[in-house]
Amino acid sequence: MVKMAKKIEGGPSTCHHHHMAIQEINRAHELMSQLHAVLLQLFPAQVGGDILKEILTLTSSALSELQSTRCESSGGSDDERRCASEKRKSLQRSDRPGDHKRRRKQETCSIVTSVPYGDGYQWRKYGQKTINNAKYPRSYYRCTYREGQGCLAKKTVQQEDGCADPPSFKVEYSIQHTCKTIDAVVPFVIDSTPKEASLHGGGFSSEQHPSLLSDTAGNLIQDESLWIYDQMQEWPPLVSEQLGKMDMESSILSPTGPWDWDMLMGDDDGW
DNA sequence: CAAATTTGACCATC
DNA sequence: GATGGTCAAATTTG
Repeated sequence: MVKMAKKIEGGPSTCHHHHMAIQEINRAHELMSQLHAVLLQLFPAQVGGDILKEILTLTSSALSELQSTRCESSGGSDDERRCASEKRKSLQRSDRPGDHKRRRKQETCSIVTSVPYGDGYQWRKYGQKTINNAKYPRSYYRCTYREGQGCLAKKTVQQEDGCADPPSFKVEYSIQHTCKTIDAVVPFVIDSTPKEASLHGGGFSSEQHPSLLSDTAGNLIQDESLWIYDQMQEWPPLVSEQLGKMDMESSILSPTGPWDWDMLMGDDDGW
């Protein structure tokens, strides 16, 4: 996998390939995490768990590798460029006198994912807005532990206009978590219909299902046949126990999934 | 009944 | 004035 990542460097339209590789590996990582969780549920003795763990480690390495080798011509992927641009804007604005404290633009970083839920934190929705020229509204979430632990982490989730099959969501994080509570959230959906129990890694129907709801963690659920085990207490006891014992290095429990926050925010100026 | 979500109002910025 | 982010009362959910 790492070899593949290195091979992608260089050549024509390198950046495009680079970006595509990151997206695809990230997707593979997501799916692998889901598979890992399902295996744990079916085989608590962790049959094949080590193999999957190794694969997850390798995909993480590949992602790290790709992230560290940015495109020279254009300065990285779209997301990276967006982050850099937003950082610049943020810095410019922060110098201006008279900026209202509450409104000062925070450093943000956005990712596009088909799985906007399951980033490992507990979120509480505090607003929703229809955005100009956007088909879908933007939802605003802040950390559940804002009061208890003073964690000011926030995120917004908005389904992208373009591809509805599968839908992609732009998740924009602002302010890093300071809370210490990380609940194990496994980003997968189980089809409860007995005939074809299947996994959906965020692959919803072609149109956003009318019964798609958002739950307490900012997760999307379907109220009939699809369920997301989004909170520990909703897991079958056995699985909860297994998850509690799981290697925390496994990105399945990583706050930002396979994306490391530092990677997302870049490494030049810290917070 | 407590906690979470919804939604219209409010406010800052552009 | 338009737009986007947040507040907070009302409502829903577990």
